Amino acid sequence: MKQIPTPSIERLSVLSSTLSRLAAEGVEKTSSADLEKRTGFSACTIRKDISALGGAGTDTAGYRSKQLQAVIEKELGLETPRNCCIVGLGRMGGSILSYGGFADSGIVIKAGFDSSINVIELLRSPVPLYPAYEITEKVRELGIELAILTVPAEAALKSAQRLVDGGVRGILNFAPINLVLGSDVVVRNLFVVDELRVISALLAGR
Amino acid sequence: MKQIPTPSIERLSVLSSTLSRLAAEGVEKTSSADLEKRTGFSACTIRKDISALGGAGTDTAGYRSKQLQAVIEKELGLETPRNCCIVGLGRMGGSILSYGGFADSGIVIKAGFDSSINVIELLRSPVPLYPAYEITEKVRELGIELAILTVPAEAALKSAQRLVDGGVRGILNFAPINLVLGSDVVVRNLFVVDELRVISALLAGR
DNA sequence: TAATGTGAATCGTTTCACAGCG
DNA sequence: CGCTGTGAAACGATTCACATTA
Repeated sequence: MKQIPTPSIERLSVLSSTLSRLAAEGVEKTSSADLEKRTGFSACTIRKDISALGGAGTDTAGYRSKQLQAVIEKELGLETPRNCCIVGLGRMGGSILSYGGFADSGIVIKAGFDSSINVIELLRSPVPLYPAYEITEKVRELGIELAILTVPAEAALKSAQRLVDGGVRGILNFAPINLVLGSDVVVRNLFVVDELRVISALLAGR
Repeated sequence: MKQIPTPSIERLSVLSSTLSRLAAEGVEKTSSADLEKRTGFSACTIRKDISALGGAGTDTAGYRSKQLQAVIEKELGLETPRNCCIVGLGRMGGSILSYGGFADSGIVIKAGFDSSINVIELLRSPVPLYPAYEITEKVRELGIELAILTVPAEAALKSAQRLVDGGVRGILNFAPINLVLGSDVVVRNLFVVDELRVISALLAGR
């Protein structure tokens, strides 16, 4: 398989979500120009991204939303669902746990973990919850490949290590600390404060 | 002022947070190699970023953490605090509202907004809460420049418009929809599901 | 010696411009 | 004719390699 560059993958992922919404609204056809308006990516870049997937099935009057979405998901390997867990069930973790937006996303939340037995027993959850010391075991048992880390900074590295030991290969990290793990683990950081500071700096630079 | 490229700003923002943590731990000196270990950015890129700030004060035995942090914050315009608000006080918004990590960040949470009067009256909050229809007015009154959007997708565009009308110039958007606003407004999207899908795609491409 | 700072080269992405095709 | 797909050009960022400095 040809390697798709990361920025392209990021855009295609957004495009796929956009197309999914379009399809839900009954919009059957779209074009690179239309998608530019909706996503902010330039039409040119969009065409490049799509064509890089290797002849994305299209006709000459634009793209058919549903079909294009299918092609993107196939090429990005998003067709096969991946199991995911949430580590750290404070307010942030809890809010993601009860979030309804995972339907049809290819991401399946399978379990939650927290170091507090209290939390595990009291929290209402659509999926089973386990104590943190069982992370490695349960992750392996349930075939979980992805994790969302919403623990305090001090606990992040240890939790991450347990996850990786259990076979997790991708982590979405909210804890404000850069996880230094093996290069075979994909980590993406969502630091809310840092993001705000980036916006602030962008504003300062006009 | 020389324009600092966006990727560089993103890294510098992370570096600044890292340095702040180092300073708190009492580590007074560091180096590009040390920062590489801590952040994952290459030492070379780190030096380039720092030197691009225009002769960042250093001596030949590395950087002094505190001083380097000060230089970065100054150059990124992070010294003057910016006022921020949170729109949408569901679980996600609420968790950010009660998050303690904004201290010394240069980001000051000034207000919260929600369309439900119930939420506004019942939620315990360290800052005043207002109904959504007062967004434009209050934002202007309080001199708020930044906003965190944690409303449902349907409400996102309307909320964003109200914010911009009140003078907000930067938005951190959690609602899974691409906000198309004027080009003078900086928008950064944090789509949790999309991020997981990106990780999934990166894993699929080995 | 051990570190930064920086021109030069490399690498990768985005944009341009147009051929091709229904 | 409108829109995609794509080679080529332009741009921007990262890495390299080394001069420099205490």
